[in-house]
Amino acid sequence: MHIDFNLSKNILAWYDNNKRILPWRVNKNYDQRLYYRLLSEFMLQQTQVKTVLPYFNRFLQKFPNLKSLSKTDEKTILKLWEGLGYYRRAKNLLSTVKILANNNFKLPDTFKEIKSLPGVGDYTANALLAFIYNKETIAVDGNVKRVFSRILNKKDTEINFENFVKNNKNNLFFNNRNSDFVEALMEFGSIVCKPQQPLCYSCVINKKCKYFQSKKKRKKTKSQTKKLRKINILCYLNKKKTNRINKKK
DNA sequence: GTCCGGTACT
DNA sequence: AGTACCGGAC
Repeated sequence: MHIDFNLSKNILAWYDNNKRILPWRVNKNYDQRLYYRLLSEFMLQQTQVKTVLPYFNRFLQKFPNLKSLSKTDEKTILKLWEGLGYYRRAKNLLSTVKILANNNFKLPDTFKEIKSLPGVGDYTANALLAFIYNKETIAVDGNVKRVFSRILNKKDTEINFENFVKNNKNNLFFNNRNSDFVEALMEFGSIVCKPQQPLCYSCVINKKCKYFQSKKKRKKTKSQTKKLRKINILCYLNKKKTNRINKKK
């Protein structure tokens, strides 16, 4: 499954003009970047941005950095997590931060090591590799799956996302902004390529999107629609008849 | 009431 | 491959 256009370039151009200002989108050189990214990624697992925002800010007030968070206990962190749900995330976050504390608050730089941290699966490991080390990898969450499957006009169950990334390296990792690109893809998926009523007409890649192109083709004049309906009814009746005959056998 | 979503576990 | 975990959206 191949794409024949520079997805990265297009999505980044959109992102630069349309991204939301979010508190964890801090400068790459900011010394708290790891903490902000880690905290937000744990909170954003199964939870929307607007729900996460107040919790994220409350955490920062109580624990301004990784070190202070690493020194708290489960009871305190669970209290602060109250209402966010999936409480195992809070426990895992604390365990992970305590592990990082033993590593001088450095994140390991391999997928395998990062994924071995409690509460970190495929998605978060790839997200952190991109966000912290600008690595050429894609964090595939629900948004990204939807974007790719619309571009290819295939069900996401029919796509091997690992292979898709491998086969399209040139159109995904063409510059040195992979951290931004990983973020941009998800942002694009949640704002433009939404599950319901995607904004296809203002989408910057609609010319290259097989879903949009086939949707356009399917637009029919009234008479075409009428004809089609007739045909469909005939097919249906025919099928019914055939079924009846088959049952009799 | 039903669907949705990363991770961990089965 | 299937399911529990949880709260929000619809």
